[in-house]
Order: sequence, then C-alpha cells, then structure tokens
Amino acid sequence: MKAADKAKHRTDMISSALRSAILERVLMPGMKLPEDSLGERFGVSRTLIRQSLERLAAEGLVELRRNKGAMVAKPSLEEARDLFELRTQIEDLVISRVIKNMSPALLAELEGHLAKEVAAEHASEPISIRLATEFHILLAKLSGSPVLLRYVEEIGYRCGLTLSLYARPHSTDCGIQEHRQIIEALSKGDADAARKLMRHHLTAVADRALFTTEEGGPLLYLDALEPYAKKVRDGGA
Amino acid sequence: MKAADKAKHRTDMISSALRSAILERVLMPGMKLPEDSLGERFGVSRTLIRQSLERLAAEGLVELRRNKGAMVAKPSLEEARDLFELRTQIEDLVISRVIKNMSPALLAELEGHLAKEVAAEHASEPISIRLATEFHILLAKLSGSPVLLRYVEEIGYRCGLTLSLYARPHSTDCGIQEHRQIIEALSKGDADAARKLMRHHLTAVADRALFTTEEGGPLLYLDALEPYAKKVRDGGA
DNA sequence: AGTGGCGAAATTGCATGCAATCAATTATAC
DNA sequence: GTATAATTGATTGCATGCAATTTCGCCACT
Repeated sequence: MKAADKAKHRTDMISSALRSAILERVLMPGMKLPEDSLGERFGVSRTLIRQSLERLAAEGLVELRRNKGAMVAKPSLEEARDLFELRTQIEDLVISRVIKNMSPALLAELEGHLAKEVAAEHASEPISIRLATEFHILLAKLSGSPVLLRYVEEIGYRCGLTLSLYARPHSTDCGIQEHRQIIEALSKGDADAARKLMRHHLTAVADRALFTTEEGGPLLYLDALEPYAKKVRDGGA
Repeated sequence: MKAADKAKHRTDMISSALRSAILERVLMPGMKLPEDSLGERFGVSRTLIRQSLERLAAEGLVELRRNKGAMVAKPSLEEARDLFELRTQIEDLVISRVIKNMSPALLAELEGHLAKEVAAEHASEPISIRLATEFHILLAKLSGSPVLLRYVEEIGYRCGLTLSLYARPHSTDCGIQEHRQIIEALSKGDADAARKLMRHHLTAVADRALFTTEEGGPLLYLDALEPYAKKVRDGGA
C-alpha cells in the first residue's frame, strides 16, 4: 500500500461532513448534537463522533459543555467582529507570502478556483459562501506556511458560520468580482494593491453582514443531515 | 456546585502535564508516547491519554502517525523558521491591541510577571524558557482577543519546543532585559517602539537559536515523567 | 397558582475488550 | 550468503458497557 495517506480515518470524514453541514446551514447554530443520534446516523459508535465533535470544538464550530453535550456554536456579534478584524490582519500576511511565491502554476490554480465560483454563482447561497471561503483557504495554502493555513482555515470556517448567522442573502454577489481583482493584483506582483483589495473585500463582507441581528429562523432537525451521513457510511470523501 | 468550571476534566490536566513535560525537556523530541504506558503512569485508561495526545497533536507538540503511535514532535529547521517568522508577525498584532487596551492594572500584571521571570533567572533553563513563553502569552491575553490568544499560545509552545531542540544554553539571559524594554514602551503608549522591540526580540531569539543543529542528546525515559504524573493522580492542577 | 423537592430518563465520562495494523525477527528458499 | 516470506509481538482503531451527572417532568406543599 504505497498510497501514503490514502484513506483518511473515519473521524476525518465525519468531521468534514459535520463541518460542511454546519457551514451550509443544515445544522443551525444552537442545535444540539447528541453523540448517540449522530453515531446512529453515521453508522459508527459514539467514540468517533466524540472525537469529531472535539475536533470541531477546537476549531470553534461547536461548543462542548461539561455534561450537557455538544451544540453548534453560536458566536456573539462581539466575537464575530473580533474574528473579522483578526482575519483581515492574518490575510494580510497571506498576501505577502503568496506574492513571494508567485508563479504561473500558482496563478492557474487561483483562476481555476475562480472559475468554480463563477460556475456556482447561481447555486444555493450556502454553497457560494463555502466556495468563497475556500478561495481564501486556497490562498493560504499557496502561502506555503502550514500553520498559517490552519489559522486561515479555522478563522474562515468560523467567519462562515457567523455569516450564516447574521448575514442577509445576496451578500456574496460582489464577492466574486472582488476575488477576481485580487487575483489580478497578485498576478501583477502588486502586493500593496492586493492587500488593499483584500482588506476592502473583508471589511466589506463584514460590514454587509454584521449589523443585522434578527434572531431565530427555523431550526432544522438532524434529519437534514442524512445526505452527509450517507456519504460517510458509503465511504465517500 | 456553583463554581462554574471548577474542576477541569482530567483530560485537561493530563494535556497540561504532558505539555509542561515536553516544554521542560523532560520528554525529548522523538520520544515515543505509547498510550498504555502513559495511562498506567497517570492512573487512567488509554481513552484519556488518547484524547490528550490528540489535543497536543492539534497544537503541533506531538506527532500522531497512522498506526505507529505518538511521539514528541521534532520540528524541522524549516518549519521552525516559518514558525518564528509567523510569530513575529502575529505578535505585531498583539502589540497593536494591547496598546489600545493599555491601563495601569494591565501594566501591573505585566510587571508582576516580569518579577517572576527575574526571580527565576537562575533557575533551570527549561523553566526560564517556560516563563519567557508565558510572558508572550500574557500579552496575548491582555490583547482581549480569545482567538489571538490561542494562536499565540500554540505558536509560543511550538517555538518553545523548537528552542529546546536547537538552542544552546544561555539563550534567555538577555530575554528578560528585552521583555522589560517592551513593557516600558507599552507603558509610554509607544506602539511603534514596542513593535520594533518585539520584532527585534523575537528575531534575536530565533537567530541565536536556529543555527545550531547538533543532534542527539540523552533520550530520557518515561520515568522522568513521574512527578508530572503524580500531580495528576493526586488531583492537582 | 406558584414553588420546592424528588425520581426517572437522557446523555456524557471513562474503562475495557477485541480486532486490525504495523514492525521486527526468524525461518526458508535460492 | 542473501533475499524473500511468514510469524510474533507490540500498539493503535473502534465498539461497547457501566457509572456519574445533568435535566426535566411530576407531585406534594405552602
């Protein structure tokens, strides 16, 4: 078996599935996540579910309370602001590093992703948000720093969660345009412009998002998880 | 039992104990950490050990390989450089925020810690390193951003581990002096000076440390863990 | 009717057992 | 004598069982 890390462990799949479900608003903030029910759904025991939940808790996507169980995290507006501010600063660092590594291959990757975003422009909103987040993650990957990548991932996911909580619809339309501009600036090697654009991009997203505070929304139940669970049961990625 | 989170769970204690042991060079990089042996030592089952190891793996202090078990992480020089570079940039952010929150109470905390460092100046080297790391963590705490705190913690720990790998003795002496200067700059509200000092401080540490590459050193065995394990068994923090 | 306590159900915390996997060593064939 | 195959030992991967804790409904009592 030379395929190195071919089959990631089931815990990874489950975490990913849950993460996607959370970011795509299938699991809404505040929902309880009992180990038993989840285990049953995913066809595994509580052990693996617990590991996954713990991992997600470390990422800040779920809250894990003493003997009370896990629930999808419900970040406060204050935390959200802190997160977005930190994000702009962290992504500044990403830009600086990406500029240093700039190459045609790298540019191609970025444009490939942008194409995906365009293709999904009229898909459902949660999916747009996910793709937009992945753009930032791709940038971080191209920065060449594993740690930086991890941080951008985490912050990106949490911001995504926040957006799903506080943002109104149609907040992503102009996002694609802004991504395109950033890629252009990068391709020209213009770090300052790229940084500025990125900063503008992020604060724009934050400003569009972080003022509506309407509560509630329909709490979907675990049944909506079914498609995600099925993929894992069948061994899919 | 109103004391909120009085008794952290045993997993937390064990992680902390292991973390200290690693940072204080009781567990050297490369050492194997079998679940069974550790469980026996700490008087708990493999379950808790495994959780702790996973947590430390997430922090980058231990490596967790497929079916091969856990070992204390052995960061490469390259990773180390990346880490230190990122650290300087992240701590820039910390300084900016601390300046914004500056207050007498806050200053007092910093000076309190500095006093501890001075007091331990002639204690063992690993302890000096730990205290120096904690200075940076304290700063992050005072920045008021929980996420930033977590990142500084993680990077700080990993840098500490790196130092224990690559640094020669006596690399901390001037550290205290530099910490003092940073506090002074902060107290004057001079953000630029503080940032500059911090940057100088960190690159100085890195430069002093990251060039020696002597291999080996005596691999202590798990017996050295005993004092740490005992504390946990007896329910201590 | 409102409040306090009490018991049952739900849910996590932790330990342990069995199977799967990997490393190393010995045995066997060429 | 070397290389390859098989076996053994150690260690993790995962499931399950029992105990501890919390929560919530229920009834009595003020």
